[in-house]
Amino acid sequence: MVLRASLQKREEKERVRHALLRAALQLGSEHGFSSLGLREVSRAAAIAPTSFYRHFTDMPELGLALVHELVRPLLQTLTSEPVTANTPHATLVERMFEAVEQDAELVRFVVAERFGSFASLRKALAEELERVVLALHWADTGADRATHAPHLLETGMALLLDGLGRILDASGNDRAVLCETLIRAYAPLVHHAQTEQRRA
Amino acid sequence: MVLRASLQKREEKERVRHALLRAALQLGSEHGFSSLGLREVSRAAAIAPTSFYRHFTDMPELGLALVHELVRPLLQTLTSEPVTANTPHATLVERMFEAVEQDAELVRFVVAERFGSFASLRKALAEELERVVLALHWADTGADRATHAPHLLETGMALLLDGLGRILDASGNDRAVLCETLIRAYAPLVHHAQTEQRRA
DNA sequence: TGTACATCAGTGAACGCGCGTTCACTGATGTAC
DNA sequence: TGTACATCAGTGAACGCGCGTTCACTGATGTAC
Repeated sequence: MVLRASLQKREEKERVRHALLRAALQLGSEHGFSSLGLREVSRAAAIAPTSFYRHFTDMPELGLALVHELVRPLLQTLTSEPVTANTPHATLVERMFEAVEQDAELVRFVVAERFGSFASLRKALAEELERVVLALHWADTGADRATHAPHLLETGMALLLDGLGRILDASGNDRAVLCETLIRAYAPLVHHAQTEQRRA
Repeated sequence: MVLRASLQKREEKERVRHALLRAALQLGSEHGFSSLGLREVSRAAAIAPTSFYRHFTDMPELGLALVHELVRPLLQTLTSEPVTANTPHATLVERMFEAVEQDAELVRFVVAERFGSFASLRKALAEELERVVLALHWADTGADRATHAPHLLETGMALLLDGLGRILDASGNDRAVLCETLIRAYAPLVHHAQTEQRRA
């Protein structure tokens, strides 16, 4: 006997699962993902603590789901449409800063947990960020997919994430200033990249 | 009546305080500072939980003490002796990587909590790192102490911390590779700085 | 169509445990005179 | 020198609380025939 949940059932489960993820994100942005408890998150998602186990075995597993189901889509939007040809990285920076406006909690999660306390989360986030760097590399150069991304792009990503961390603690006008500052910090990198390409 | 503890007494108290700080650092590097408990740290420092209050009012206060009493001295060693004139930043990077060898737990604390969950810790660490950047700027240019540090140096610091975060999860040979990679990532920055200075 | 059964998200009670904090106390060591 | 008192780091017992986890259960909804 093969039983399958109806679409309605599956959607309802998905809704609760999503509520748990968002609750963890919100609470985590306040006092850190590693200090979150299963009961605390369940309470915020308006389900009984015991219902948590219908979705995740424990909080670390929920953390990985956050990376794969929320962080990955966010990062994919950065490279989904080709960036403007003449100022590709400035555009990238601006997009990321827009992401802060739209979903600061998610961005804080990425920035905080990248060097946070859970090794599994650090690894998962590093992989997702590496995807972005590789996608940018292919877009820039049309390089073969087996090619390693150049250090320059990884440097750019490090700068970007650092900038995001800074603006999360800033507000209003300061954010715009930090955005411009970051784009200017990119300048030597872009210049260097062009020089290298001219040589090749 | 003015009572003062003897030197011996004060040294003993300082010894226990230091044990608490080191215990927090060790445990925090395993599963995150924000998840640390007063009892857990006291246990690791071999004192009764109630004795904790003789040294700190709570864990956040201990965190600030970590920044001021352990992180600050570490960072000061980076700029205490003038860096080699011709390759100042490569030397800086190498020094920081040596710090990882000597006290990885302390470096992880800096890297993790810089964008971690405690706003007070983020602020305190940002201030300490800004000190380093300013000190480097003065050393480089002999600039007036009122001068703001250039974005280029802040960019360099962002790269450095990102690199440190990466090598903390690497081991052995990978570390040396990452160190070289980072020094190469510095190249465009240094080149850009020289160009700017030539202009001025 | 009706009936018997399977699935499965959500639940409330209950458990043992470690937590942060309070309290009154000890004992070593300092000061006053 | 002796005596009375102050200071203060460290302590063990006790508290109430929230935690993660287990368990047996409910009720809605699916499948089989």
